[in-house]
Amino acid sequence: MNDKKNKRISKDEWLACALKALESTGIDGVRVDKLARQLGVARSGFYWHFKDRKDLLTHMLAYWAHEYTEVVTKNKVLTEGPAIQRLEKVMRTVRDYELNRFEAVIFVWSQSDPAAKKIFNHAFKVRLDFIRNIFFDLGFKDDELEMRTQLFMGYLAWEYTDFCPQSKTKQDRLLKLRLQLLTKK
Amino acid sequence: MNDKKNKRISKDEWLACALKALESTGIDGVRVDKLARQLGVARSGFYWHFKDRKDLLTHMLAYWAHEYTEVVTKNKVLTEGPAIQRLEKVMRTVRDYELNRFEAVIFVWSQSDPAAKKIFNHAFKVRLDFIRNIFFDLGFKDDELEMRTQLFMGYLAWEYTDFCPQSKTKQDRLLKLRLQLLTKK
DNA sequence: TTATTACAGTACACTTCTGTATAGTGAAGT
DNA sequence: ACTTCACTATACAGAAGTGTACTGTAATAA
Repeated sequence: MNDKKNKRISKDEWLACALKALESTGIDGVRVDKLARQLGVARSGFYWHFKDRKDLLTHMLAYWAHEYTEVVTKNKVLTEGPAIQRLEKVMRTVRDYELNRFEAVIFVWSQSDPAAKKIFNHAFKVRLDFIRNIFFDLGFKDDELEMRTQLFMGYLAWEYTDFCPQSKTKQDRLLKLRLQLLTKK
Repeated sequence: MNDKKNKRISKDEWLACALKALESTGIDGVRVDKLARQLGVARSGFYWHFKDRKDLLTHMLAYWAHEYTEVVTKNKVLTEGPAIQRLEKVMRTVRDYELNRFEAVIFVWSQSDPAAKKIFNHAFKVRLDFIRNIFFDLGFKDDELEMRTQLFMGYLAWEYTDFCPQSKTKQDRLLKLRLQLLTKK
């Protein structure tokens, strides 16, 4: 059952397992011994890859911050072309790649960990600026620009919680409608 | 300094302290011995009021679920009058009473605790229905009704994170603009 | 073939937190 | 004055998690 013989766990596997735990149980569910049990090995290997638990947390934060910029900046569609298409693409990309699946847990985490807070705030600011630029290109200014940016970001951040489960096709229709409303003059 | 003599802590004080801890550190930061230290007493009194830690968590959940319905259903302005005024009042009430300050922590908590999940999902459904009714009264139907309800709820839930700190007067202008956009035909 | 790398296991000491037991105390009611 | 109430403190046993030390081993490189 457990394939006890000579199982070897790489650093990335430890990290991936930790991220999974983060997503489903929050930062306090990320425990070295629990990860080890899930992976079916003893904890000793963990300390080969990471100095201590805190070191793992740092890596998780780095992964999260990087994943976002990676996907967003490497996607030409998100930085070129008509603003309205960029906005739609952002909505779809975030949903397809589940880029916001760590949003709530990392926010909560950041409430009690200054290191997490710093990374989280910075990432959020980058995203906010990114979105604001799109709305700017759409011709919005001042308060109107700010309001649309915040409404969009707020919704996007919360959407992943899947607070309204619905079919793919309906999700699609709603996304289109949302896009229309948010860009309506 | 610590007023060591005969400090007495009521059940409500334990609960209030726990809720404060929940808000700032998440559910795993809510520890009996930490609360006791904060209150300046030993833990023993805690077990006089609560059977165990789980019992406390149940009470916290109940408090949260009740707080919302209390404030919302007792406020006539939120259930009577023109729909657009009700919507604005909801926005202001949530902000003024910080009704969403537990949103993220309880969501994360609910990911790993079925009891929390049940309460959270139910409360969210009630709120969703409440808001949907307002948008219905504003004349929206079908997909349009759903989209506006979800956009509103999503934004509202995330707003408390204060992701864009700004002055009261600006907040007010943005709120008005948001109201306009969300109710625009 | 041997040495090194990249892990794995087991064992131990320590910290944090939980729940229970037992005994004490100031205030309030009778 | 006495009892009861609503707590309090202290002490203990145990669980869960952390980090360290030491030893073992399969695969790869030389």
